[in-house]
Amino acid sequence: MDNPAVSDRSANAAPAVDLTAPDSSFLRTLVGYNTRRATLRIFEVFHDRMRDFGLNPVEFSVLSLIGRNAGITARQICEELAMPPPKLAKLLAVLDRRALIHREATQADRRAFHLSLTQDGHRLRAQVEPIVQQLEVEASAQLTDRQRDMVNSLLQRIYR
Amino acid sequence: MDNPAVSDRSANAAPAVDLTAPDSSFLRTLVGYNTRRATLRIFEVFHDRMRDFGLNPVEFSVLSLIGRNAGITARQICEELAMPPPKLAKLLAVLDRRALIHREATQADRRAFHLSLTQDGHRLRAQVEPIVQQLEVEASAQLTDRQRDMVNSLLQRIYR
DNA sequence: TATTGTTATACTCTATAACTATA
DNA sequence: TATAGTTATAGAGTATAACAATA
Repeated sequence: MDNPAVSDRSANAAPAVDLTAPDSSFLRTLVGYNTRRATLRIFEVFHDRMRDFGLNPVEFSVLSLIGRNAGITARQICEELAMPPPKLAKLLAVLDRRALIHREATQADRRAFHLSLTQDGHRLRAQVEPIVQQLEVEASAQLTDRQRDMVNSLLQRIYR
Repeated sequence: MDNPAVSDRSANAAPAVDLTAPDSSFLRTLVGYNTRRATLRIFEVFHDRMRDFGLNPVEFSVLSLIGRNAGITARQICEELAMPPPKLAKLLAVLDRRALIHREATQADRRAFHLSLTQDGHRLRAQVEPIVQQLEVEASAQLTDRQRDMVNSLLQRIYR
């Protein structure tokens, strides 16, 4: 009751136009609501900074994952990123058309292939990873490094 | 080097098929990656439990927000939920067609209208809010209540 | 001239099923 | 019979611009 906004509100019971912000406190108790809102905000910055590189968040993830796991297979990527195979197939086709990845037949299983980055792929990855790290820190500037670590490890408990 | 998995790996330098999980440690340092993965997981459960009620997460948010803020206008919802007006217009049309919301002309501004829930709307909201709360807790069962609160307040610093 | 809300349109993203080729 | 990967298709979600009505 000490909140001046609340006092003003009750002193002026029926304003013609409600200028007070609506109460979203219930929604804010929901983890899914907060993760969604935070994702939207971060991806907004991501799209802005990545425009020149033509990578969306998922493409970036796959590029980075292949770069750090040379020889990985499509199936491994799908499992690690919880991505349906058809979605990855299209995405790999895009990266392939841009000559960022290379597919090498496996001797053990002729259905599968090992994925790695081309020189262009490595160059692009080396260029964008620091930018993404930077943009992430900026987008979550209200968090200390420790708090960011905390959020990350807590969220990981939800999806695995 | 004490990790047995790592030792096995280096003792067997070129396995025909790589059974070890790929290294996604870099991606996991990115807040956007973790919020996205957590959202996907929670929404998966959401869709499953809400199937019978025919509400997606955004529709649920709007239903709940109107229910707790009778008389709210479309513009207020868009601002509070960072939602573009055309998206809300379509969504309100859906809720209207299901007779869950009611629009009342405002005397102050004949362009705008006050939104509230119908009896059916209130009934549905009373029914689904506890289910969503429950499903949220289940989906984040690896978190204590304090940790869930912590995640929520930390994430809110990102999007506002 | 700016604002509230709607309509129209196109585009991206995603999920599903059906397919091939191998195992 | 099951698995790796692809293709095809449709559906959901989202962004943009243009619009009408009112301020």
